[in-house]
Amino acid sequence: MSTETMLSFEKDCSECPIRHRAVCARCETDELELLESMKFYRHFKAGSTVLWSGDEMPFVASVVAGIATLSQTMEDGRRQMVGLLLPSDFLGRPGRAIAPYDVTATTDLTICCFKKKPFEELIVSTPHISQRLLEMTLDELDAAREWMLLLGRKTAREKIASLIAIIARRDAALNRHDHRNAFTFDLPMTREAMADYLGLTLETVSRQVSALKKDGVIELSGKRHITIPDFDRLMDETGDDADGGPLV
Amino acid sequence: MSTETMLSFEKDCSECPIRHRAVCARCETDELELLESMKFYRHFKAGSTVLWSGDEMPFVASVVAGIATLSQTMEDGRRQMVGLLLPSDFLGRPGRAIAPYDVTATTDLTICCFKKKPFEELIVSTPHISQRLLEMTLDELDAAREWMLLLGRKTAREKIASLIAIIARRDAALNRHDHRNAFTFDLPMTREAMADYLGLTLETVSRQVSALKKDGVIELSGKRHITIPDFDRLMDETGDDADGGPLV
DNA sequence: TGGCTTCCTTGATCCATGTCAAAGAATTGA
DNA sequence: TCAATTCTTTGACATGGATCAAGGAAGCCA
Repeated sequence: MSTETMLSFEKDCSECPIRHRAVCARCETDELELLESMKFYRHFKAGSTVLWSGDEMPFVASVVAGIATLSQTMEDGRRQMVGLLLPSDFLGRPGRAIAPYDVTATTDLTICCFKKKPFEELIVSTPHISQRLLEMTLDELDAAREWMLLLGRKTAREKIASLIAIIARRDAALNRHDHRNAFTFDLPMTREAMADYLGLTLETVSRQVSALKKDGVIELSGKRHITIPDFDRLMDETGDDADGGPLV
Repeated sequence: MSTETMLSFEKDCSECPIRHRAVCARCETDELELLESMKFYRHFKAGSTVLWSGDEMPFVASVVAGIATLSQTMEDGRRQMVGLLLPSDFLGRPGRAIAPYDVTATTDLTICCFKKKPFEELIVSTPHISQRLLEMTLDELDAAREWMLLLGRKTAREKIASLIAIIARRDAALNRHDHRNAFTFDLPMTREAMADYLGLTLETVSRQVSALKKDGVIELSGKRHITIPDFDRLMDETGDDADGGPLV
C-alpha cells in the first residue's frame, strides 16, 4: 500500500503541503515533533476503497493529496455521497471504532494517519489540536447544510452549476490564476460520482452538463476538462444569492 | 419576551432538565457556578422567529425546552430546513458574529443564553466545555449526513416514515413507555414544516401521511396525534437498514 | 354564536427527472 | 493493432412529485 520513495514532508511536518490548514495547523514546533513520531502515511489508487462502512477503523487521518468521498448505500443499492474530503480535511472521529460510511479514493490519494488510541489521548492533552478539530468540524457542518439545501430544493441544472462552482472555487484557492474571469480545471470525478453527490442519476448529470455547454455557461474539452468563461454567469445558474461569498 | 416567574433551574444549574446532555454536561460544580453567573434565559412563542439569517448574533445558547429549527431560504422563496434543535442542542458557533440561517421556534421555546464574547473565552479556558461541544458537533454532523441520504435518495413515502420514526424515537427517549410496541405522541410541527424538513411540498406530505394511515402503518387522531401500532412495520417503510440502531 | 384565520386534505393536471435501451468515445492490455 | 472494458452521451418513454385549485376542519376572538 505504501510507496518506496519518501517525500520530504513525510519526514518533516514543516514541509507538509497541508501544514497550515489541517488538524495540526495550530501546533507549535514541539507538538509537531510529537506528531512526527506518531504519524504514518498510506496511499490509495484512484477508484480504490479506503474503508467499507462497518469496518473497524484503526486510525484517523488527514487527507494530504487527492480526494476521498464518504458515501452511504441503501439496501437496494441507492447511494448518496455525504462527504467530500479535500486536502487538509480530516477523516474519522475520536471515540468511534467502526466506520459509518464507505470511504473511497476518487483520485490517487495520500493520507497522514494516526492510530486511534494515541490520537485520542493527544486530543485531551493538546488543546491546539482539539480546538482546531472543533473549528474544522463546524466548517464541515456548515458545508453539509449548504449541501442539504442543494439536495432538497435545487433543480438538476442548479445542482450541476453549484457543483462546478464549488470545484472551481477550490481549484482557484489552490492554484492562483492570472485572469480574474477565466477558470480552467479538470473535474476530479466521474459522472456517476457527480450523480451520487447531487442526488441525481448519471444520465441526468450528463444531460445537464451538455445543456450548460450548449448554453455557453461552460466549455468542455474531453469529458472532464472545463473552462468557465464567465464566473458570474455560472453563479447565476446555481440559484444561490449573488453574494455567495468571495471567490477565495 | 421573558416571563415573570423564575423556575428553579433558572437559579440552579443542577436542577436543569438538560444538565447531563447539554454543552455543560461535563462541567464540575465550580464550573457550573461560573456558568450560573453568566447565563440568562429567553422565551419564544410557537411560530416566532428567534433570529433572521444575516442578523447580528450576540449570544450562543442551549435549547432547554421546546423545538427550534434552522432553515435557509432561496431568493425565489424555496426553503429548506437544515437543522432541528431539540432540548440540550446548541445554537450558535463560537467565532461567528452573523447568523447564517433563520432560526424559528416551532413550539414554545426556552433557551439558556451566554453572551458570545465571554463564552468564547470560556471555551479556551474550560476544556470540559470545548470537548463536549466537539462531541455534540460531531453528532450533529452525523445527523446531517443521515438527512442528506434522506433528501437525496429517499421517496416521499420513505421520507415521511423516516421523520415519524425520528420523532417517535426522540419521544421514547424522553418519556419511557410501558408497552414495547405502541407509541403515541404529537407531531411537533405543521405539514409545511415537515415539507421544509423533507424537501417536499406540503401537499405531498399530506397525501403521504394519509397513505400511511390508510395502509395502517400509523393511526391518526386529529391532525397531529399519532399512534404507531407496530414500530418494525414503520421501520420497514423508512428504507433504512433493519438495524438502524436500538430505540433509545 | 358567527365569521376570521390558519392549517389541512383532496382532485386534476403537468413536467422534471428517472428508467430502459443503444451506441459512441476513450482507455487498457494483449 | 485490435479487442475488451469503462465511461459517457443520447433517445424514447414512464412516473413520482409539483403545481394549481377548491373546499373542509379547527381554533380564536368579537
